[in-house]
Amino acid sequence: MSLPVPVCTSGPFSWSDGRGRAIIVGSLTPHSGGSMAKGITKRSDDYSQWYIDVVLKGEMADYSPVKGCMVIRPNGYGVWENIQRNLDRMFKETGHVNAYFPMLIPESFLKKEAEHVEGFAPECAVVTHAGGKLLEEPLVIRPTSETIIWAMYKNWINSYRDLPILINQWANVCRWEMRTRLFLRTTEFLWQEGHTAHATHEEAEEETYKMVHVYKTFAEEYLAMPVIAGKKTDQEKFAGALHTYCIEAMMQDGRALQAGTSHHLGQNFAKAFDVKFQDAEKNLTYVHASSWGVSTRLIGALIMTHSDDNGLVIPPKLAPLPVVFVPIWRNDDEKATVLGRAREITADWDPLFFKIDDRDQYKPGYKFAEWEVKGIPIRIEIGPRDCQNNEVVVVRRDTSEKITMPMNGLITNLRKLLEDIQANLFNVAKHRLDTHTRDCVSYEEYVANVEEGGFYRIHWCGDRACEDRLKEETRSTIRCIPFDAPEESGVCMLCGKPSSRRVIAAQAY
RNA sequence: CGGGGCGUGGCGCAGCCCGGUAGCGCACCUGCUUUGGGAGCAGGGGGCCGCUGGUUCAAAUCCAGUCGCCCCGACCA
Repeated sequence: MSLPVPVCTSGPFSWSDGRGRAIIVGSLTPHSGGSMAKGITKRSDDYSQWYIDVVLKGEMADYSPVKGCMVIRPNGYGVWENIQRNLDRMFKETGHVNAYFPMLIPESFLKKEAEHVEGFAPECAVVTHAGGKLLEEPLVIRPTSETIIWAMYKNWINSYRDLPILINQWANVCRWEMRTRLFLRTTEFLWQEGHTAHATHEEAEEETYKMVHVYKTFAEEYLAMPVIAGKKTDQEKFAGALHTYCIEAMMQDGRALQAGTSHHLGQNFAKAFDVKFQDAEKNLTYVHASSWGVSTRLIGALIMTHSDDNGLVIPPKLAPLPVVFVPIWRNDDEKATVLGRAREITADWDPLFFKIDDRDQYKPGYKFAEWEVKGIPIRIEIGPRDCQNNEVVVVRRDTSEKITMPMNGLITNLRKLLEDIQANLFNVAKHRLDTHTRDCVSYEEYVANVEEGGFYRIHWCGDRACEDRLKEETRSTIRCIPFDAPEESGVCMLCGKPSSRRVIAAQAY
């Protein structure tokens, strides 16, 4: 798969990473000025090393002394704060409230739901000692909070008048994974988990469906990352759920990344924790549940969707710092003039919107490179010449385009430009997704191509056996059954049995 | 758990084969000159060479253990 990808100002290109995987690049070539990105592996040379380099050089995160854990640095945490702020608003606008449940969960709680314990037991960290003594009952560090939350809901729910409960929490969780990757899969990670309780199956279903669409909207509007929303296969669903909905994104190397999930838990947890309510007709019934979450993995998704060989590219809506001024001077007089004008221009601006990089110890070129690697959406160069002409040079991170703008009314033009950048990032990513999603009929064709990345729309009979075979033979999985997949009769790509709609299959992170 | 790589000033590495008491680049500090794409020169500070044991007059170097980290695969958001 090496379909051309149009970009804004430079030519389309696509290349291989030397292991046969196509690197699908929707961003820009390095601009004039030679090799900019010191110490960043090119995507074409080694995509996964590129990702690590970008995360570290962009100061998003750093490795911690404990294997599999990471420190989220201010640049990365700033993105997370923006994700939180915007998502949190969307949750509250849909009627949810925040609460906080404890991190330590009695081990016995985890065991109450059979499928749940089976799914999570292997990856739980367990506290056995505390206060210098062996604990009577070990405490599990939450891998997710369903059990502790439902143990509490039991106390809070008596009547249909107590329902629905629409609680979200922002928290850390711990899952002992075999292999970790910065942001994408770490031992401890930050996330939000919504846990709702409803009187009926239909209400819980409506909630589950609604929240996956909140995620889709958020991913597309804020992360500028197009996603495919759909339903997971039974094999891929959450441990303890009736079914799981998800959003799936495509990274620049064509691999799929699950970016958010929403589970319809049915009455499984209500039964496990004996949570019943009395309805209007005086019947005692088990409560229906949903849970849904996104994590700091979104930051990894963001990076792998937009960043380039020069470093991070952060969408304006989530950038901790949207605009940076790099003043240029040759002597103290010029320094005074240039800084004076910069401060004058920005006098009534929101201080969180911009920064004037007046550090003395670095030359402008150094600063350009630094802010570039950190993914700041807009850099403004302001020097003596600009001051004379009452203008500034504005450079956008996504295309490297330099635009001269008058000092007068600058903020208005910048806001417009930030919107353009946001839209452009989405459009480039959307085009990549569209052009690298293709119908596939024959298994031979699939096997021959799937290694190169991209999404494949295939017919699947729905049998577990075919799904297992696909995974076994191609190291790819059925990512989801898209909500918008049209009814279409066909035959299963693997076994030839009838199928009524296509599913998305791909190699995934 | 398998495969690969690596542990030497803050970071990246050389030195190890052929033992002789540690070096380079970046970063850092001081000063001067510089400043529109990662500045130059001069001077300076900083390392029980991952850990333990062994061989030896002498170990970063040889031997035996051991611990840790990263990358690639099997599980997962």
